[in-house]
Amino acid sequence: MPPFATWLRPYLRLGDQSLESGPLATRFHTQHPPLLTIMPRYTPADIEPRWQAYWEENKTFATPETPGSKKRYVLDMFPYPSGDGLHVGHPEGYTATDIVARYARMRGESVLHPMGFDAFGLPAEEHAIKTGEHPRVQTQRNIDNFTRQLKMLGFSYDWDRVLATTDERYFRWTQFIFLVLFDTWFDPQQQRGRPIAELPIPDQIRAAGEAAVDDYINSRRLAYLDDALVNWCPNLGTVLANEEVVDGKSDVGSHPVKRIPLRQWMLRITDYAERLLSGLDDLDWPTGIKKLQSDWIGRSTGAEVDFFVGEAAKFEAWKSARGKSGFPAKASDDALRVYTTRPDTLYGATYMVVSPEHPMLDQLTAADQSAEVKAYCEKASFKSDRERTEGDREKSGVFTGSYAINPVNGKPIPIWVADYVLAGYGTGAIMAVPAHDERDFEFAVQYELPIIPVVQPPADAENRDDILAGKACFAAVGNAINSGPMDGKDTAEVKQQITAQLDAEGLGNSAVNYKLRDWLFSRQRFWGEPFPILHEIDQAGNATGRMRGVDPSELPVRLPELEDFKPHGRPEPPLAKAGDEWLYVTIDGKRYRRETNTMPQWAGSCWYYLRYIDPHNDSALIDPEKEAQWMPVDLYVGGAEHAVLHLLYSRFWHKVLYDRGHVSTPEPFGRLINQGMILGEVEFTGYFDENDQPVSTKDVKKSAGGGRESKDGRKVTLKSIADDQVEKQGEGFVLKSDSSIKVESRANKMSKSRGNVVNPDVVVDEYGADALRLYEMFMGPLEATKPWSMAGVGGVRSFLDRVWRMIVDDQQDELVLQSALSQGDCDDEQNRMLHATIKKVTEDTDAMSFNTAIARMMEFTNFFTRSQQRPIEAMKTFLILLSPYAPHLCEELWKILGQDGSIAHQSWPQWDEAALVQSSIEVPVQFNGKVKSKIQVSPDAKPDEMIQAALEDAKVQSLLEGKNIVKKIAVPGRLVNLVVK
RNA sequence: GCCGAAGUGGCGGAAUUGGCAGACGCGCUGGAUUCAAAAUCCAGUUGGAGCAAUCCAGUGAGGGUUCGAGUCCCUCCUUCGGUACCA
Repeated sequence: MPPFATWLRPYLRLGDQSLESGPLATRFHTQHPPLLTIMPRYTPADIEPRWQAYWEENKTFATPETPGSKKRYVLDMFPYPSGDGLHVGHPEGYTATDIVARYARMRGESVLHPMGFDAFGLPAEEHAIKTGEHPRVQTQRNIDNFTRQLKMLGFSYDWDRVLATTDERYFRWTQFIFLVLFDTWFDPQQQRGRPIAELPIPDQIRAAGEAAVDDYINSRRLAYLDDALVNWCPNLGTVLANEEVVDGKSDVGSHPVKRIPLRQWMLRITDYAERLLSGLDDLDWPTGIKKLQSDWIGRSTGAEVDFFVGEAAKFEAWKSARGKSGFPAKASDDALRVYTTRPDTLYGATYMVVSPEHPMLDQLTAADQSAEVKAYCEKASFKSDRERTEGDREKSGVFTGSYAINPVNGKPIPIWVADYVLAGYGTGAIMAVPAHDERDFEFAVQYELPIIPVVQPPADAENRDDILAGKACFAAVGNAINSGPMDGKDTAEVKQQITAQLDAEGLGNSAVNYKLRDWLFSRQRFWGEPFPILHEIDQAGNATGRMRGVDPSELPVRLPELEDFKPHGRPEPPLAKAGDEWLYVTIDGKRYRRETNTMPQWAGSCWYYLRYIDPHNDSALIDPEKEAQWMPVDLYVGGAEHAVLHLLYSRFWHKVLYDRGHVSTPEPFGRLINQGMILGEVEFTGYFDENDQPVSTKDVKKSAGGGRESKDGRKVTLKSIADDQVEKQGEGFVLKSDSSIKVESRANKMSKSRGNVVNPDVVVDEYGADALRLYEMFMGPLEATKPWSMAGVGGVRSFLDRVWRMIVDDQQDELVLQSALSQGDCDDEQNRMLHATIKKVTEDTDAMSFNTAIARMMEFTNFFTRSQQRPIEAMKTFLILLSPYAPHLCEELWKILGQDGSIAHQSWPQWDEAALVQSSIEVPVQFNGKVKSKIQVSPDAKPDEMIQAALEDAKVQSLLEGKNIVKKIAVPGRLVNLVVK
């Protein structure tokens, strides 16, 4: 036995036994971290940094170069490195994935568990505008701070794979993927993206010359330029995606947003709508998230129908011509095309509406209505989204002066223009069926347009008579009325027959529509990826309209060095201020000007999960072999705020990369979990009037101005109340001083303005990283929204203290093991506790039910702390179970027990079913479902035996006196229930 | 308005998916230890009645299915998220 260093001696005293000669006398590696201080107390501030340094030095969590038989890719949604640092919501998901990753490693799986930073984004640029400091500088500072905080929490990331979307070696490949999008068209027949070189060019286009072919090709690319009505935000100096506009205000900063037309890069995500929708079926995602995505995609089926807009006398001729020519792919000038999901209600169409932006509006406007229509459209175009959605949304519109002919009955109906019809959906025009559509009904009532019911409501519909009289709206299904030959048939049948008839007559077609819009992909900002696109210019410096991608070998296109970052209030990007040497390029004698828009923040986050697999590759975005080994992501954890956008955009890019052969899986993320939000501490709040008199919450209502007031009209404000001034009464809480005053008890979102933000640094400082990790997991189910409680962190910390004291005798001056620790085996009861704990912790960790796993480990600790004999083998097994949750503490105790190396390399224990078996169990005896007595039976007792035992029970017998047993039920291992009278 | 999730002690939450409601933790009460406090340990802690054994009530409200319901079904209420004229 090698001699022990004197500094290790304190560890090795085990009561009276000498460890130096026993089985615990294992050697210590020199690679163990040096002990700075030997403290008998649990001191996370000492333990945690030491083990973090050890893991880093020894690359304990390095990803295996090639995964073994079982791989697990465990991914967190990477953070935006804000100047505020981590908040306690971040470590919630990160701890969950860390536990899964550590657990999987101990089960012998090959784990990829990386972290990175979504580092482009508005705040750094806003900061740059204010201070003049380059966004790169602040971003780096923030990344450093985030890195420090993440390391402080002991996450087992493979830090050699860390990336930031702002790294040139990263965004080079973001630009590369943009070039892939630019080089791809979507083949609707094959339902997949194909190289643009394979795009068939129609003969008449080819005949029109090179420029026409070029235009044609550009119009088919997945990345294309379009004059879009965009959300221009003057305050931010940028255009925003629809998704970044909330209630007509910018998502970031709540600035007003105007709609202006601008030439923008768009991504043709709508081509992938069908696959993005059907792909959801195979994903192990929360059903709620799937539903959100599918609602966002918003697939609907119905029909496109052409309404003749010429003179009524020519309708028959037009109709018969259509019967021969069939339904044209693009609507002709003499017809107004609408999209409807209810072709069955065609007989009830009493007017039509086109959106103010409809291309045929000029043609449809009669001379005498022209002024009014023009004024209306003018007004609508100046309306911001905010004004359009604000208030009670009273409908408005103007008659165009022209009529269209209803194709099923030849009747002319008026055409209106109204902004309740959206230009971007369907055909931008509708047939209005006021009897069966709420919006149309509201409009028809307002402008006194006819309402004809064509669907009969069921006999028990409450306002059936009103509906049939055209005085109420009925949007559901039923049997057709007032519909000529369709009368009496049900909705589904009428839909099918009318669509078929329209199809045969060349007047309509069944059609599918999506709410999903193409993705506005350019931003007028500095701090984003430059587009790798060159616009050809002529001698005079004017754009010719032709463009080309930067050759992939020339990537990355770096950001130019700029003097200042200020937006100038015009929708022209800051990159336009770059010097000529950046802005202008000559290739093969042609001059080009660089694209000066930058990509949105979503770009970098669309594919980062791929780069982690091969982060240092400078010749490809990912090595296909490595990609095939690690993809897809097995577990992806993040906040629900990304339920739609990030996850949809990522899936879209992934599918394009799949079509173009860069990745091997059709979907990127197999299993998704949304961690719940962490709220601030629960507070009591009550209302007070101007004189600081409390007002009961039940006497407070919303005032007209949006504030709050009391029943008798006094203005009241919400104030926080100390815990000791309230007490429980009935359902709620009241003031102790006046029990008639009800107060509210609730937890609010953490926010700077409320001052209830919890900083992880402070928590780690006071309780330690293990306590923070454990508390976040112990709070409740991962997916639930839960309030923070500092007292709860203290509770979990005292559990860790108890674990420490279960093994270490902290009553001594130097570090000594508990004298209760023994070399012997567990007794039966201890063994059952041990194996039941292994089983529960294993199953709960598998199910990510971390709170119950921790509860079980607490029970274990309570049990063994009471034991005067604590077998060391049981302690070691327990430490392995706890180590994914509280890694620093477990490493330390593992070492204190004389073990070599990192506990992270131990294999996960197996439980022994035999150890769980009890010789007899207690089961309740119920009378009519109520517990009346308890009996002891063998765990495998048959129902008959259980009933027999129950009937023999003294208490049961006494209770049975004077009663009859009607029925006897026994559930093996669970209970006996007697139905008695 | 529509969609989704959830309502269990003073609080956070458990409950082999139909089988002993309240595991575990916080808080609180009492006790031990201490000069004292902190820390620690032990006991108790859903409400009501009773000296007690015990009894009664009880999982947002009301109804239903069942031998048995926190769990399943119907109606309603509340809270939190998401969404906003998508024809």
